[in-house]
Amino acid sequence: MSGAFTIGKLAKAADVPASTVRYYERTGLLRRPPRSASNYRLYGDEDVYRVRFIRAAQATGFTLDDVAELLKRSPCHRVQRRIEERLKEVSMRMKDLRRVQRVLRAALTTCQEHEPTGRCGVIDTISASARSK
Amino acid sequence: MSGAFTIGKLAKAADVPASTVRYYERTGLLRRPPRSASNYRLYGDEDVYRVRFIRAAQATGFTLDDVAELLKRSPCHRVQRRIEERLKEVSMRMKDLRRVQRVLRAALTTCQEHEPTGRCGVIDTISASARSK
DNA sequence: CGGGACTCTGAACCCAACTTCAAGGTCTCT
DNA sequence: AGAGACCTTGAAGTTGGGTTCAGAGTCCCG
Repeated sequence: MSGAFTIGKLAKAADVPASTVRYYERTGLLRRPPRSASNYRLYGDEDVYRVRFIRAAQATGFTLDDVAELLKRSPCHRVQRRIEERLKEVSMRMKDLRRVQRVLRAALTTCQEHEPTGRCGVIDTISASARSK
Repeated sequence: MSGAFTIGKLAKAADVPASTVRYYERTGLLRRPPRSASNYRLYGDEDVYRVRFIRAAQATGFTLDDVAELLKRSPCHRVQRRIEERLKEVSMRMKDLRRVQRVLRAALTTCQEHEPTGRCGVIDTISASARSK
């Protein structure tokens, strides 16, 4: 794809709703594109890449504010710092999730053991996890 | 601790703001406690446990709606199903995070390699991750 | 030339889970 | 008795990342 296309095409190419594209423009994440004679926004390929980058960065856990900073093409060392921060957050979050997994598996076991008694022991298992956080 | 205490004490004991306790009451997660002569809420130990359970379950990724269902002491098999769902979500989320970790590490490497050139290659690395999701 | 699909705008709305506010009443300490 | 910390209420505000709406204009296909 090349040349100029309208918002719907961009939206489809980048796999986001058109409303989101307008939203990105409102918040300064996307440039205000040139307009056709009838005032339709006209985009080019680089806009597709940019929207895709935004989504990819988001999927990597950056907020839109972070993305804005990355897109400013900040000095490499600043970008690097942001990435390192994110890596730290990611490993913290993974640690959390492993803990959660432990708690849930324990709860499931309790649940199965108590099944014959009819009284679910899960609430106690999860409560108990509050302290051993 | 035992006997009746006011909302501030409950809040401190369960380590949440008092406003949150009121909020939980509003949304039916907490019973409406008896009141003192001056219309202060009066709580007991079981309320502390309940609030702690709510927080622990939340920390385990359940929404307040989920918590409400767990607290209804639903039949064990229903609770079990909820837990299994959460476990599935947790492992999906961990998978995501591992992918994110790979992308970020790659980005960091790119960043370091490009450092001498002054031109940050990170944006391309992250963009490239959009397709290999 | 008609009708369905597309686009435009600003403003309002959505979600969860809270927090804050205003304007008052109460309790405790000195 | 006065000050400061606590409690009460309903309503409104917050956050991030959008979506929806109403009313109007435009474009493409047969």
